[in-house]
Amino acid sequence: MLAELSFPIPLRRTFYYLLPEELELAAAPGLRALASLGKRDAVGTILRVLPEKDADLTGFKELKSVKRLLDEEPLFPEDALALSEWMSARWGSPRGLCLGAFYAHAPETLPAPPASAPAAAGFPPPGAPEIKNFTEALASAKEGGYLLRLAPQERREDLYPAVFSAALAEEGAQGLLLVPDLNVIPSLAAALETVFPGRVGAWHSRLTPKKRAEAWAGAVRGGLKVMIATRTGVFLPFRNLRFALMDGEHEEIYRQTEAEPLYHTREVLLRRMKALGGGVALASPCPSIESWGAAASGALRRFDAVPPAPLKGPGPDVRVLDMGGFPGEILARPLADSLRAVVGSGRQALIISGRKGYASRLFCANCGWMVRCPDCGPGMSLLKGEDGAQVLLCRRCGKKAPKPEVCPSCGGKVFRDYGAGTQKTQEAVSRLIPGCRIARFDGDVLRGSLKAMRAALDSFTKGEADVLVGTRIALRELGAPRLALTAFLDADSDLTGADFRASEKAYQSFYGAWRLLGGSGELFIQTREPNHYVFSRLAEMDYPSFADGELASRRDFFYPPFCHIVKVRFASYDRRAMDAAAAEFLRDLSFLGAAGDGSEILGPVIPPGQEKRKFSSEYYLVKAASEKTAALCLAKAQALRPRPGVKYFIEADPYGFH
DNA sequence: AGCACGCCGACT
DNA sequence: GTCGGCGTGCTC
Repeated sequence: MLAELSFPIPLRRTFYYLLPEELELAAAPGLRALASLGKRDAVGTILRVLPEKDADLTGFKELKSVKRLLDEEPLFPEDALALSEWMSARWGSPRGLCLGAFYAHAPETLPAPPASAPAAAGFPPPGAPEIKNFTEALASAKEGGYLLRLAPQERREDLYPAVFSAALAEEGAQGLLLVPDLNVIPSLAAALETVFPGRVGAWHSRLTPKKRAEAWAGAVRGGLKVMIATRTGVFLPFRNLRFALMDGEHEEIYRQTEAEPLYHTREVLLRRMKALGGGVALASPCPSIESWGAAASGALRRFDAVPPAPLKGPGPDVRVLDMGGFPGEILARPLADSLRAVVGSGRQALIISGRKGYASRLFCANCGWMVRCPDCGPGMSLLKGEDGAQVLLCRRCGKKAPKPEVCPSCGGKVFRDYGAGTQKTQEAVSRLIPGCRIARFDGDVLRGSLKAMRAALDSFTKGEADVLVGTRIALRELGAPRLALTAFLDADSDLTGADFRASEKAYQSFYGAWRLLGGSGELFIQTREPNHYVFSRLAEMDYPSFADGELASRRDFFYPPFCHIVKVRFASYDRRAMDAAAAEFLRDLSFLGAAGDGSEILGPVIPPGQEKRKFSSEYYLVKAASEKTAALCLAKAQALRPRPGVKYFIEADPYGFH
């Protein structure tokens, strides 16, 4: 007999090994096996056990043998094999890497079960009345998906213990709480400890090896009742996982895009909990349009944890400022006046500017010539050093250049900059309010030492600064300060993106900023497009109306969740070779038109600014009517035969079309 | 991803 | 003369 093994390596193929007679009975799909791979030993997972005659072994002299099995039982009763196969087809990463995500932290031998019996659960806290119907639904129906819309000021520390105690009443049942950010784990763990003392685990990327092994063992042995985890926790093995909750489900951090395997935590979780026959809740004050659509179609049951009556009192003011009326101003007059008043009365403000650095572009005041990166083309940003010296930086390739003395086009000596980065904004606030204490928080601070970053945030939280100037990442990292004013200086940079998700993301960040104000205060949004529909529902902060409208427009324009997008980009120095590759791609996908289900191909889209360059690049967007069709298109694109000098970039569910 | 092979530059 | 850089190729 043979075993077909999958290894966690970036190869789109599996390997056949001989099964020694003494292992034939024990071998089964889903068990890990040790075998020699190349010049080394590697642990793979058995996909199939099959007789030799069923394998295509043409071209092989001799097969190697499986050395030994590591498991007696599969680690994943819900069938990690099927899940990883789906993942691979859905996002295109090699099957072995997808399966590897499930097994990544498994030790060679499983840990022994805990010596002592687990402690009994404490008394569940009473649930808030608004979510009583949700916890009741959880307690009666163990299966199915829920969309839980949280109140803007919802205290997760009060809500989640009630939810988990309702969902995990059964003896031995385990729960998973996925969170977007490891900083929120400690307070949630403390809250859940009151319900499940000594049986709450934590899982994230910065665990020490020992803690990691303990948490892993607690999940797989059933000693832990609830695991609080960042996104990789979706792959943890559990003895009896019955319920999972995904906090802040709209957050983009749940999308894995940097390294393979690529996946979206939300989709993997939904699929996994369905395979397990367990319950799953997606929670957010401003759910993703994908989840909103799933609730609208009945795939998820929606519960609103918001009080039936709207917020009492006026709530925070939302003021959309038309910057057409304040040309050249960084801070429009109404914002400047409010900011002065806020700082003058000892309260705090948060200013979100579009970019870090000083200014996003530098122009010749005389002829309009713009400084571009000599190496790669895009306009360069302006930075100011500690000493006030000005430097130009290319955001794409990182090239630095001195500020030019004269314009190479017309010889003019006067330059004008455009776009307020955090540094320029800081100067503007400082000029507006002399003596104002300003803290800055942008990507540079975030990328610096963890200590410096915490210090920057803490100084603001403790009131040592009056104003925090930052980019959008400041919004996410800031805990819960008591702000009196929040302002977006350039909302247009969020809205003019080619991404169909731009409105959704913009609304979510406005909503997040509004939540930081608590019950009162002012939210300013500066824009040149005050009539954009994103702003129309902003004054009431009525997320359901916005989401309904957004969903309808996604349906009209055939965007997710009504279609699945696959992006295929071609790049080459050889224009004709690239055209040939694209032609072959279109021919391979010609079946789409015949399907008659509305699937379509957009493109070729040629990124602007490359006309003069030797290098060519273009991309196509496939909008497939179903997940299955999208997977087929993805597979066809990946199967394109390689051409010398042509590069292919294939991506499922792209965000931001560039 | 490992791991080995292979062919050119600076060291004991 | 060797050590070591990373380009290329292979893994049942």
